[in-house]
Formats: sequence, structure tokens, C-alpha cells
Amino acid sequence: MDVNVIWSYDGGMTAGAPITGGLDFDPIDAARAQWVERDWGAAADGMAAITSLMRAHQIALARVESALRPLGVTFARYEVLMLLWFSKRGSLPMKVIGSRLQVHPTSVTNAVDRLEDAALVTRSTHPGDRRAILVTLTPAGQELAERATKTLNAEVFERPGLEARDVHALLEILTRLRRAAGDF
Amino acid sequence: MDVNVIWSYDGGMTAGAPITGGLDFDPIDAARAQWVERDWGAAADGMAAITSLMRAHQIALARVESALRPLGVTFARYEVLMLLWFSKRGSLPMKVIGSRLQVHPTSVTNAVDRLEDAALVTRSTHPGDRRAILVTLTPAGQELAERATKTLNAEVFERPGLEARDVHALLEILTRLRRAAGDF
DNA sequence: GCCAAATAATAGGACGTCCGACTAATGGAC
DNA sequence: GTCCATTAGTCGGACGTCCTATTATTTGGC
Repeated sequence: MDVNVIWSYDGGMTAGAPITGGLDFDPIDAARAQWVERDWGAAADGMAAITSLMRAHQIALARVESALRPLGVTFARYEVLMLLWFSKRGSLPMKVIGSRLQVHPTSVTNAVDRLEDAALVTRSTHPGDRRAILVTLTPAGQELAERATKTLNAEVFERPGLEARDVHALLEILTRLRRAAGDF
Repeated sequence: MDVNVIWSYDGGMTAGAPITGGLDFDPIDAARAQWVERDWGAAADGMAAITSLMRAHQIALARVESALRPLGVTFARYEVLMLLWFSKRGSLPMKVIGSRLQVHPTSVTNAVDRLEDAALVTRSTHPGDRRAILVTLTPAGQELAERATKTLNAEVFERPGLEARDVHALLEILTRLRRAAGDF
């Protein structure tokens, strides 16, 4: 038979597929139907939206990381480089980096460790507060930030996989979500 | 002075803030303005939308994990439990789990390892294909899936932090994004 | 029937994230 | 002036994700 026995185990599956695609139905929509069927209708849209958000993040991150991989940086480190590049002095305290990116202090330590190993940034003690560490962009760091931005713009940001109208609507909705969460 | 010196380093920061909130401007909107200013306008909305997506994911995941933590499961493991619960026989091959959740095979191995340690699922060899492993929900696993769903619905999915209109629009846009990415 | 190609799952490792605990420095109350 | 609460950053560990490589099994071409 042309259908692998595994795939027919739960009904509805008619063909094997690579892990990145090829299902003949939308698992999230199927889950949403289950929610309605079990009288969790009040939560169905929220469940589907949040689950979709998780998956959309995974898709977007994979694209971004794939574009950046040849340059030897990750998106987390790229964000730090951009923050420094856009700062007036090319340097920021660890704490400010964490606040702007909304990540845990240890995540900043992690990213800066690796950027420092790659000679893209340097660490120095803050002149006005000896507890604080100033992170400064090196020329190599700025050069990489520029190249990475050019790559990301061309390969991802200019073609995010949605029509312009959707991109704009998505941005507005997510901005409201972030504001409601206290992001700014 | 009442303003920590660190916070004034790049201008605009007027107060210290806990890491989860309190910035007096939106860093993503500021980045978008930089994109426009540097003549990357064609990529500005895409950049802002994708960056917002990353942050929105972080916010949503934190809420979900926070709700699940008292129950001793993570969202990744919860998704596996739900998939099994909704399946006709309460069991699925590893491969199918990975395809439905769109994650790497090793992620399924990881999640099932931990669920098995917690006696929420069992592993057995697939009767029709000795290469494959059938994962089966235990009574404790189903009981936990039910309790976790009740908790998640009440604490997160019924109040996702957006108005119903936005939740619905978000779901539609992300569904188009996932379809364009070949998800189903 | 036999053997090579494809497939299912796991092992080991890299990376980013968070958490709790810890050190060092700051600064306000007295 | 002294002391203690607060703050900045790091360390070790847990977890989820992906990648590459490997083992076992199945399947299809001949």
C-alpha cells in the first residue's frame, strides 16, 4: 500500500511528509474544533491565537537564524549589536540592554560573553557606577551589524511572508498586546 | 539626584524599571524609526512586525508557563499530552507527534522522555513497524491534561490580553502566515 | 531473494531563555 | 559616619529547540 501504516493511526493522515510541512489539515484548527466540541468555546479563539503565535514565532525565528547563520551571529546577539549601533556613544550598560530587549540579566551576560569572544564588543566598568558594566561596539561589530542588517532586510524583513496590509495589522495588534502586558 | 546615572546614558531614560516593564518608550517603535531614517523603509514594517512577534511570543509563553508551573508540566509537554488525549486510541507514534507539533524529532524524544519519567505516558514499540515507538497516555496523564487545560483556559486563553476582535484578526493573519510557510 | 536507499528514533552538543543564589558596590536612614 | 536594603552583574543549573551523526528497521529496485 502507498500509505505508511503509521500515518493512518489516527485517521485523516494520508501521506508522509517532511517535518517542515505537508500535513493535509491544520493541527491548530483541529485543536480549536476540539475546544468548541468540549464546551471550552470561550477559550477556543484564545487557545488558537496563542498556539498560532508560538508556531509563527518558530517560523520567523528559523528564517531569521537561517539568514544570519552565514554571518556567524544569532538573532539574540544581532539585537545587542543593533542596540549599541543606534546608541549615541556606541556603548550601553548591561542593564539598559536587558531593559530594552526585555530579557533576563543572565541572557544579556550570555550574549555579551559570546560577542566579546568574537571581538564584536568590549566590556569596561562604568565610570560613574562601579557595579555596572559598559558594553562598547568595536569597529568589527559595527561592520557586522551593517552587513547583517542588509542581509536580514533583503531576505526576511522585506518579504515577511504576508501582504503589506497584514504586516501592518499584525504590527498594530501585537503592539496593543505588548502595551497591555506592560512593555512600555 | 533621583535619576540613576546609568539610565541617562543614552538619553530619554528617566527612571529605573523592573525588567518586565516600565520603559517610557517602545524600543520596537524606536527601532522602526531608525529603519526609516536610514532608508530601509521597505523593510521597516517587516522588521517591526517580526520583532514584535518575537516579543509577543515571549510574553505569551511566560504566561502559559507560569500557569502550568504549579502543575509540574511545561507547555511543550502539555501539547504532547493534548495530542494524545485527542487521538482516538490515546496513543500516537513519535513521528506523528513531531509532524503535528512541527518540531524536530529530537524535541519529541526530549518531551516524551520527561513525560515518561513522570509516568504520564508510556512507550511501546509500534506493532506494525518495529522502527517506530508508540506513545500512550496513562490515566494520570489524561487527568493532568484535563486539569492543565482547565487552568490554562481560565488563566490565559479566556483572557489573552486582547479584545475579541483583535484575537480573531490575529488568528486569521497568523493562519495565513503559517499557510504561506507551508505548515498545512 | 538481496542489497541499497529511505525512514524512525536516539545520542551528544550548541544555543538562548529563565530561575535561584551569590558577590560587589551604591545610597539612603539614622 | 555607619549600616542595611537595593541594585548590577555573574555563576550554575534546568529546559526546549535545533543540528549532525548513528543504529535499527523497512522498503523498493533488480
